[in-house]
Amino acid sequence: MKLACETCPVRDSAACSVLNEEERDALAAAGRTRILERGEMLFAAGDDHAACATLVSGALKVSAVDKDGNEQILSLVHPSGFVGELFAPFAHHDVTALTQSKLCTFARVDIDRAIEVYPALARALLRRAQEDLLAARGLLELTGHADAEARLAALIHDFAAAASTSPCHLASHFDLPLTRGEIGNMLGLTIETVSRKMGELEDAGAIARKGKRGIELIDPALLQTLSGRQAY
Amino acid sequence: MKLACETCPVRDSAACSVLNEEERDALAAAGRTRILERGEMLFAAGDDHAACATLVSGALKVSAVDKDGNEQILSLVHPSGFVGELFAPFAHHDVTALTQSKLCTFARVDIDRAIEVYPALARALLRRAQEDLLAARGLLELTGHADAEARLAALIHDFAAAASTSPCHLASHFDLPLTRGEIGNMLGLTIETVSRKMGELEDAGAIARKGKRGIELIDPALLQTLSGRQAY
DNA sequence: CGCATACTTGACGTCATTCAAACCGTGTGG
DNA sequence: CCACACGGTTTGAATGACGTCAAGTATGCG
Repeated sequence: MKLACETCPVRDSAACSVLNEEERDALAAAGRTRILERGEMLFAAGDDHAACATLVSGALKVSAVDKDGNEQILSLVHPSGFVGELFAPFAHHDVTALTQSKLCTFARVDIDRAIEVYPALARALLRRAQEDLLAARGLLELTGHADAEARLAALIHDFAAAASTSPCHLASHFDLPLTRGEIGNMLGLTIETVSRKMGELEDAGAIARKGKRGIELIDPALLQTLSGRQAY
Repeated sequence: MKLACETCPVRDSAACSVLNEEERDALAAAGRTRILERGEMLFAAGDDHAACATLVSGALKVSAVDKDGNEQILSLVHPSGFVGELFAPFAHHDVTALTQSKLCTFARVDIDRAIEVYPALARALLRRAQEDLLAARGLLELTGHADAEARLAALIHDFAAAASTSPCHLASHFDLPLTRGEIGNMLGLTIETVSRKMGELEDAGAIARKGKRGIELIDPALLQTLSGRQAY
């Protein structure tokens, strides 16, 4: 399948946006678009020729599975995000679609060559890697000391921010991109605890549940307080 | 203070090792060496003109402090490691010396310019960022589902690996680089739990405590088993 | 309609935290 | 030299938050 950068929804925000049109088309010639349905994996831990990809639309999770078969979600990837380990000999984690997702995939050698030819691309990927690092550390902070309620409140707050179109405003209605089990795997909690605390957040008047996945933000300030993070 | 790259112990492993001698000297002209004593901070969260640095010797911690004043250690930095956020407008975390440490510091604008002039440097920093990301995610895996004993066993195992000279062998005698409190802050445990589990690991015959900081590895395989990680 | 999947709710057990006190090595001053 | 204070550590007992086990309730799909 050929790439259609001209109509790409993330052409101004993805890593490739730092390239000029000519450079971008050259890179695009090496890439392929790919659609993943929910649950389909881009690659699994241990794959030795894993591709790299920019997410065009949808959402991905990066996760590890421990020896008892418990999944641990390490990161969520939103459109314009980049996944793939450029230097490791094999993939360390699984990457799976959370919803139907459109990706722009590249063989690693092609990305490797591209960052040598286009220094700006290396810089853009460096920036993204540092942002991913910050996100991972944010999750560490969250799961480190906070109790279950604060973890859940913070996660819902983040989802509300991610679901919003404007960067400094929260969406008041949105769907959780994760199942209860996935939320639990991400926050180090069980499915039951997530469900219970969700109920408590609703009783407290911070949110309202609309069906299984839907959330309505009733009191964003309260949610922020319960999350234990500073209000601005 | 002038840099003496010729005698630098990490000149072959740090990010700057990808530069040729001439390039390296040019970069060195912009840098300054700095010594930090234990407890001294390189920069604090919120600093808006934080430097970047390569660690030459010693050890650093990267940590965040939540609103109740609890510290959370997010990462440890070993010699040849690089710290500093190149793109964020201000530092998100504290960076503090764990032992007397020697650093090679650079103003951010100088690093910024260097990665434009020397693409190989951008590539090297990208590689390091991805490794840091992997380390952060490893810590997430550890603190996500494992119980206190497994977390501690895994951390001690990692320290034994880091203290060893050869990469695939464990040191049998070494000192913990962290206090009990710092270990707790890193693993999301209290000081008392760390102390108790340390005693249990000793009773189980996995390790022996030699004074406050010293550890002797009695049964590395047992330690590995208790950590819940696969044996190779 | 019936089964599957996800979610909710309750009762109970367990592990880590909390609070409290004692311990140890080190440095300081009388 | 000893008394003392101090930081880091160890240990004990009681509490509580989350996990486990087990039903029970939607929601959706063949």
